[in-house]
Amino acid sequence: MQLTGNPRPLRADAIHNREAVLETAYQSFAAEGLSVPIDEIARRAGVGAGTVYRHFPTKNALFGAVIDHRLKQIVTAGRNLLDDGDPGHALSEFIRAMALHWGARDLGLAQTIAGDGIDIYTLAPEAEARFMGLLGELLAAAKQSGTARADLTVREVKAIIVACQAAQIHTPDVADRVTTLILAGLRPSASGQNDETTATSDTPV
Amino acid sequence: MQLTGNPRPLRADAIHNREAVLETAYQSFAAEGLSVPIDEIARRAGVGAGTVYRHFPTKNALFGAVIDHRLKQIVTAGRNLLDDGDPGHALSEFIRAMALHWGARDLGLAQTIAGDGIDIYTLAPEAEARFMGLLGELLAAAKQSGTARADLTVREVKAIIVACQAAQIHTPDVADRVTTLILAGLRPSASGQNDETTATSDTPV
Amino acid sequence: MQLTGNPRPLRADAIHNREAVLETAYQSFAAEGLSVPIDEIARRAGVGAGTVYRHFPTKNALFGAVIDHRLKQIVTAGRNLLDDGDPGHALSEFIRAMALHWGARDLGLAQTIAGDGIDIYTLAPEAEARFMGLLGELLAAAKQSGTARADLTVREVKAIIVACQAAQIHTPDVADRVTTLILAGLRPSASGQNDETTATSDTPV
Amino acid sequence: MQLTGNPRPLRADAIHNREAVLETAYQSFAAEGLSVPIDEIARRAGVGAGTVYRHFPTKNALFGAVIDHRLKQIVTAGRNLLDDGDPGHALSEFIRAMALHWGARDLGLAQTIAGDGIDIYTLAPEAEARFMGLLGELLAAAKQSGTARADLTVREVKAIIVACQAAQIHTPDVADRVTTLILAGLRPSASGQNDETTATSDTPV
DNA sequence: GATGAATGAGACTTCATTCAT
DNA sequence: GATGAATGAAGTCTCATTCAT
Repeated sequence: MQLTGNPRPLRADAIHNREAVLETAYQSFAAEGLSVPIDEIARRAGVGAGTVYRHFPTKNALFGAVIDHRLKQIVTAGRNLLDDGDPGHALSEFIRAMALHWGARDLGLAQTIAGDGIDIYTLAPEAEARFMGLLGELLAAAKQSGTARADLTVREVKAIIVACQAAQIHTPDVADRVTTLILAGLRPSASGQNDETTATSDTPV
Repeated sequence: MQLTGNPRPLRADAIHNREAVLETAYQSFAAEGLSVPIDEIARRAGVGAGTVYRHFPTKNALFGAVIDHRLKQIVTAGRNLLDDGDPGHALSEFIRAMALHWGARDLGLAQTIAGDGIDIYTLAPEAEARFMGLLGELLAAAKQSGTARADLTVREVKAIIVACQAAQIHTPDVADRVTTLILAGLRPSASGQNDETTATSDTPV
Repeated sequence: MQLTGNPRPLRADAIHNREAVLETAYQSFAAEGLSVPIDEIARRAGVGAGTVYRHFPTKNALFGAVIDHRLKQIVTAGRNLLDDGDPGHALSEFIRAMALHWGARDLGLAQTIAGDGIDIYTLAPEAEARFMGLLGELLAAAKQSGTARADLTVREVKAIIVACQAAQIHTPDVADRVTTLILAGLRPSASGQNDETTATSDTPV
Repeated sequence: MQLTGNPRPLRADAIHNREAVLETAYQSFAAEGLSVPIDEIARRAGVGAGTVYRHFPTKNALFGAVIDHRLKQIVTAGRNLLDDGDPGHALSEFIRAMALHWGARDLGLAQTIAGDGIDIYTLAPEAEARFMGLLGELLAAAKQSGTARADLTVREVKAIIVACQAAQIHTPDVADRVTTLILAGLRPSASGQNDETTATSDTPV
C-alpha cells in the first residue's frame, strides 16, 4: 500500500522494539508478577499493543521469551564462574547467586516456579536444556574437587535452587543463612566418601 | 452458652453448605491454583454464587478460611507428632510431612506461600500464630535432644519448609531426596556443638 | 409444630415488627437514599429479611408505605397549623416547614421527587389524596385572608413545595432565603394585575 | 499544533465512537436516569462494553463527561442570550430555558442535581465553574437593568434553577406557570423594601 | 409468623487478542 | 510493520426475592 520506494528503516526498529518489549516485560514481571497486562507493558515499552503481539503471538509466548532471555544471561554468568574462578566453588557460588541475587525480587520467576499456570519446559525448552547442561558441568566440577556429594544429580541440584529461591522470595532476611545451611547438606559427609549415608548414631533432624 | 435441650435445628443446611464450599474451595485451589473463579467453586459445591459470598464476603476471605482450616489440621497433626512419638524426630518428620505430603500437589498453598498477591498474616493471623507456636515447640524439642543445631531459629525453619515445598511442587520425583539433604544441613555438625562451622579443610559446596 | 398451648404473643409482635421496619426504613432512606438494601433495613430493625417481605411484598411497596406514613404525619401537622394558628399564614408556614424542616435531609424524598424509578401516585394514592385535600384547605384559607393569589391552584402549590424542597436538598444554606423569595411570588401582586384579589396591607403568604 | 498537510486519518472512528457513546449516554440518562447499565449504553451505541471503558474509565467518568458536555452547550446558549438579546431579560429567559426546555425530561440532570450519589464538582469541575461564571454575568446584567433584586446572589440563582427544574420534572403541566411565579419573586419589590435597587417601571425578571 | 440462607440475574470492570487505519 | 481502538468473554461482587426450617 505505502511501498513508496524510499529507503524505509525496516528491520532495525523492529529489533529495537523486540528488545524494548522483552526488557520491559522482564522488569514488569519481576517487580509485579505475571499479571501485568500486555497493554501496560506495551505502554511502558513505548510501543503499541499490536507490536507486542507481532513479536510474541501470545502472552505465554512472552513469558517464554522472558524466561529464555533470562536463562541465557544466567547460563553465561554461570559459565564465567566455571571458567574464571575456582571450579570447586563454582557450583555453590552459582546456587547462591541464583537464590539470593538473580532470583531475588523476581516475582515473575517465583510465580513461574510456583507453577502459576506456566510450564517452563513448554515455554522455553532450549534455554532450559542449556541451563541443565551448565548445571551438569558445575556439578561435575564440584564432585571432582570433592566439594559435592558424589551421588548428587543434576535434577536434585535444580530442585535445590528452586527451594532456595522460594526461601528468598518468602523470607528474604533469613534466606542467606538458610541457603548456607542447605548448601551444607550437599557436601560429602565427614566420614564416608560416596556416602550412602554413613550416619553413625544420631539420626539427622 | 447454648440453651441445652433446645430442639432448634437452626441452620444445619447452612453449616453443611459452608463445609461444602470450604472443601470444594480447598480442593479446587489445591488442584488448579488460586485463580479458580468463585462461580466455578459455587457450581462445584452445588450452591449459588451468592451463597459463597454469604459465608465468605470476599475471595480473599475465602482464601483466608481455606488457609485457616488447613493450618488447623496441620497444627493438630504436628502436635500429635510431638505428643505421641519421639520428640527428637518430630521436627524432621513434620518438615518432611509438610513438604512431601501436606504441601504436595497443593498449588494453592504454594501460591499462598509464594506470596502471590496473598498475605497470609492478614488473611489468617491466628492460625499463622498457632503454626509458628507449634514450630517453636518442635524446634525446642529437637534442640534438646541434640538433633537440631542450637542456633536454628523458628523463622529459619519456616523458610526451610517453604523451600522444601517449592522443591516438591517443582520436581516431585526428587523432592524426597532433596528434603533429606536439606534436613541433613540442620543437624549439629559432627565436631562442634553450636558449631560456627568447624569445617576442617574442604569448603562446603 | 410448636403450638404448645401456651398463650402465644401472636399479633402483637407482628404489629410491632411492622412499625419497627417502617421506622427503620424511613430513617434509612432519609439518611442514605433509596438504595439501602432490604437486608440492611431488616438487620437494623432487628428482624429477618423474610419478615420485611411478609409485611411489604416488594421494595416498592415499602417505599409506598414509608411515603404513606410520612404523608400522614405531615397532613396531621398541617391540619394543626390550620386549626391552631392564623389560617392566613398557615399555607406559607406549611410550605416553609415542608421545604426546610420536614423535607430537609430526606434523601429518599428527594430521590422520589427526582423520579428515581418511583411513582408516588401508584405507591401511596390514598395518602397523596389526603395530602392534596389538606393543601386545598390551606390554599382556600390563604386566599380568603388575601395572602395568596386568587388564581393559584393546588397543583401549583404542590409544585412549589417540590421546588423548595429541591432547593433545600441541593443548597441548604440558601434554601431559607430562596424559599422566602419564592413565597413572595405567591402573594397577590400589589397592583392587582392578573389577580382577582387586591391585597390590602398584610403580610405575604 | 497540528502538522498541517499530514494525511494521517488517525482515529477518526475512535472520535466517532466517543461521540456516539456520549450522545447515547446522554439520551439514556436523560430518559431513564443514571441507573442505565453501561452494557446497555454500549449496546445502544453499537459498540462493545470495553470501548465505553476505553473512553470513560469509570461510570462516574461517563457521568462527568455527559454533564460536562451538557453544561458546555448550556453555557454557550446562555452566552448567546446575553450577547444577542436584551441583557435585562437574559437571566429570566435563561432560567426559564433551564427549567422548562433543557432540563425538561432530563432525569439524569435532575438526579445529578439532586445529588443522587453524584458530586458534580468532582466530576466536572471546569464546566461547573464556567456555568457559575455565566450565571454571574447574567445576574449582573439583570441587576444593572433593574430586573433583578440587588441582593440576589449567584448561589441563590442556582438554587432557583434547581427548584424550577424539580417542579418541571415533577409536575410538567404547571411548571411554566410556577416558574413564572417564582421569577416574579426575584424582581425588585415595588416599594424598595429589602432592596437596594428601586425598580423603576419595567418588566420583571 | 419469623428467620435468614439460598438463589441467580445482572452490575461494573479488566484484559488477552484481533483488526482497521 | 506499527498503532491503538474495538471486542467480548470472564471475573468479582450485590441484592431483590423466594423458601426451607
